Amino acid sequence: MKIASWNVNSVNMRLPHVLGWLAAHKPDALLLQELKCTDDKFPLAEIEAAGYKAAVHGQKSWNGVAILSPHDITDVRRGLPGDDTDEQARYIEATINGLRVASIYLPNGNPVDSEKYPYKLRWFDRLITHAKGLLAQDIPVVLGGDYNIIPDARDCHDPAAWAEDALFRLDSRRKFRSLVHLGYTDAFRVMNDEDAQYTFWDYQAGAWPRNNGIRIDHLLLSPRAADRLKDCRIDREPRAAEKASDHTPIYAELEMK
DNA sequence: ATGGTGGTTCTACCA
Repeated sequence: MKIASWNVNSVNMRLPHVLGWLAAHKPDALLLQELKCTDDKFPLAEIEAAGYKAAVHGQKSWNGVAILSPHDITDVRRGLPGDDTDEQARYIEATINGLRVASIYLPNGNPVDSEKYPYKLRWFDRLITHAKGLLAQDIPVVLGGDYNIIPDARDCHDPAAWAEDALFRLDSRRKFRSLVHLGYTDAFRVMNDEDAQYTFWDYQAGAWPRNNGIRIDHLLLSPRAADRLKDCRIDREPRAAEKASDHTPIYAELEMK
């Protein structure tokens, strides 16, 4: 079972890229972030014409997450529990072929002296609480998405430049570690121990041609899912396309039989 | 790096 995650930075701007990637890779689940549209503006007809179903949690202008699959998508949860006043569409979770899978768009948190940084940390606490509940079910779970977290110095080009950024601050990384320490596995780091393996390159300053990137898109696996992990890769190809998203897909292969 | 690009939306906000 092939599970992929991709922050597309507007699903409508990136529709040809998404359809091309689905056709080339035929994932069993594609987790999308930053749809930047409401549910009614989601390109459902085009996705369905490509043989995929979709569960969508959209919002006007910003955020928005979705789960695509050629299989049935059941027991859909929209929104992360723990704060009824949070209106940002950053979390969707569903079951596909017995696998519980979530598409996550964690808050960026910059600037760190604004209310956005504590919002990020609180949002992360809610995710940790919810992830703990999923573990208790003892089922295969994949928590995938744009975590807006650089887990380690080797996951960015210039750690000193990122030291005080919300994506790399110690308090941010501690939250990520807390999630991992519950018993979740960073699938990419099981399969690849090299540095400079990135999933995001800024549009500015020639970040892509200079390979000045960061690894912030992650697939975290519960023990039942980690036991089935066969492969995990970052596909850099879509980042080189015309009108590319600033993120590129990451995917894992799970042996479910 | 003090935002240089790129998205949504309409003028500023977000990343």
